[in-house]
Amino acid sequence: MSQTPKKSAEQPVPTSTDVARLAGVSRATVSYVLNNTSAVRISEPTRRRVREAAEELGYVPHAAARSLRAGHTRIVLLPTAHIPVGPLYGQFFNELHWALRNLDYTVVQYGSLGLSGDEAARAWAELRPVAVVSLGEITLTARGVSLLKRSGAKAVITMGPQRVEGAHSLVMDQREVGIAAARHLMERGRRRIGAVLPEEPGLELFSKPRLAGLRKAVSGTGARVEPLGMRYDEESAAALAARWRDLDLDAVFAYNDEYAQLLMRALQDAGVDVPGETAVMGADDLLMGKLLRPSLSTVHMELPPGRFLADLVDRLVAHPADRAENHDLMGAHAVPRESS
Amino acid sequence: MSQTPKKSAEQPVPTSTDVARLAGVSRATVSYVLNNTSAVRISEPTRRRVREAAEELGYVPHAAARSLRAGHTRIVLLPTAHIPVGPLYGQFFNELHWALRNLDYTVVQYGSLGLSGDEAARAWAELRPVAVVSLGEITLTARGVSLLKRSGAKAVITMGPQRVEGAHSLVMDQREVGIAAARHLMERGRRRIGAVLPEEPGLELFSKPRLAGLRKAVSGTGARVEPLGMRYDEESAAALAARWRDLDLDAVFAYNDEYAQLLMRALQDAGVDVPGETAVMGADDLLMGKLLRPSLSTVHMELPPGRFLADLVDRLVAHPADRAENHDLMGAHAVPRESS
DNA sequence: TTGAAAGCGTTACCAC
DNA sequence: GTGGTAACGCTTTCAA
Repeated sequence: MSQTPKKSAEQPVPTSTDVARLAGVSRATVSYVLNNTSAVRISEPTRRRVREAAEELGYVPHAAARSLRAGHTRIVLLPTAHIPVGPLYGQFFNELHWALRNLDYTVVQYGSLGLSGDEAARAWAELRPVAVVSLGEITLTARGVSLLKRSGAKAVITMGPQRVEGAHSLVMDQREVGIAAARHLMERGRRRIGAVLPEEPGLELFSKPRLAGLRKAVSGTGARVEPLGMRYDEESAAALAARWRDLDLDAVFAYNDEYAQLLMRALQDAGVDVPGETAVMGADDLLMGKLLRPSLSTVHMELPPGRFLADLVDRLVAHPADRAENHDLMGAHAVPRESS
Repeated sequence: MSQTPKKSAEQPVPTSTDVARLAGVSRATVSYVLNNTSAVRISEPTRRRVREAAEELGYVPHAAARSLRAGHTRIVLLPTAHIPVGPLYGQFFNELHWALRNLDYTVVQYGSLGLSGDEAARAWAELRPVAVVSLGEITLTARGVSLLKRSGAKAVITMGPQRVEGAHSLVMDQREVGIAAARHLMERGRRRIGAVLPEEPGLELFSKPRLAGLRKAVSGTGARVEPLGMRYDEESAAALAARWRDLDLDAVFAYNDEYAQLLMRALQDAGVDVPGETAVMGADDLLMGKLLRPSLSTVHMELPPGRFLADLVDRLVAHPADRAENHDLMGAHAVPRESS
């Protein structure tokens, strides 16, 4: 067997030097032309030669080299342990992504699996992002924020259940969801409230505060809250429904509308009357909930428009705040429908 | 008013030079210690001094500088006009993201709004990704692929309705979905099939081939297909349902399960019997569909596990293929339930 | 109008 | 064992 000859000769990536050589000018001139530097006048014939050479070679500037020289990037880092699957967050993410792109930022979604807190912050800092928008799946500490800022981040924004020192925190307390749900159910006279906790990993950051909210709202009222594990599949829902009567509950808050729909169906199939025997309540106010019979009571939660967040990033990048501000931005309110 | 004094003195980001100075060693030594370079023996006291200095300064290596020096990145670029909102793709994205992270790649989601084809490819190439996985929202051309490869991409993978020359194409022909739906409906004796087309922008890449599949399957059978615009909201669905009898249809393929659910409810509310008068069929096989009454017939579509795609990327990066392979990887089959 | 050269932060080769 | 030095690709100041 003959050796395979080096196929594509591992052709090197064309650089501005190559363009300069082909166009018969210096690298500086190439840079001027390609960046339309206004401070310098270059003759039209030269411009054309440079552009043609770049085109011919398929030259594309090297972002890393550029930002190394510039001393800063336009990277906005969005850490995501996982993209929350719900349509609510999906939409929010899309909006934010789009809005940042429109402001000419490069959005980097950095999956930080397994990394916790400060480790993650270190990993992010390597990219020298000009801003970090953490959606609360990773718990950022004051140390982490400080590390990021020292490595050049002008804006560190957190959206999560608690403020983080040094960061611009948008406090979105998921407990409010639980509180709104519990209040609504109690107003309807329910006193024995089940709380569905998803058994899928990664949802605790939402489910636990929601449970805490329930507990807080019922404390001292004599009502009680009963945590109930459930997976998002029919078997798990059916198993829970099968032992429903033993649980002796007259209401259930099902974490979100999707779990609520699943459980409500399982309850109905098991002969439990909704809402007569048990009230069911979801959260997130998905369109779906209106379509069910009985229609699903839920908790509506206002997320800021992605556009708002993108503008905030842009403002902070332009004028890094002396002191981080904090906003509480979650209004959660019950949306009563037929299931409760 | 007095001028605000320079607050934080714009403290510069610490570099390996700073670490070296503080530890009293050379930059080379710092690099050796921090990267655990095995080819070189460094005394334990020196190592400790270096590490402590790095810790104290909050030093974090600069990824851009590193990759500039290394001549390559570990960036896998995922172009996304928008993240498709459906849970199907959401899950796929998450899996892929996670799997790539596990293989030590940096995942960059690059939103390419407005940019079309080659422009987008150019923008992506600036980041010098080692691989690009395009999910078919942006139409990549042979030129674009070539540009990416010339700028160092070892793997260019497309998942979409058609092969792309030079790229490793996973052909996922959405027409199969329409074909499976039409066949199923015709087997059930339906001949006058409505086809819901979402009016939301950005879904054409899926909806049009699905429609084309319907048309292909009915051609020559005497059955007919009627395109119907609809938005994903109750008003739009109600409006469509209100003129349903005028349309004289005995079946409808509703683009996906979410639109199907919405339309089915509207039809029921308008007094149209499902499936007696009109059969309803969705696509994507969401859990939701099983919970509805009548349960929703759908088209199940196999997406490759994110893990599979990540491994493919890794393999191609290690051994760039001489010739791009193409796979057809979509099996779509009808899942009959009560609504048809 | 164009070119030479310095410097961004890193790593790897080669002396000491 | 450790340290100097060159090089990665780019922009920009300064000089011609």
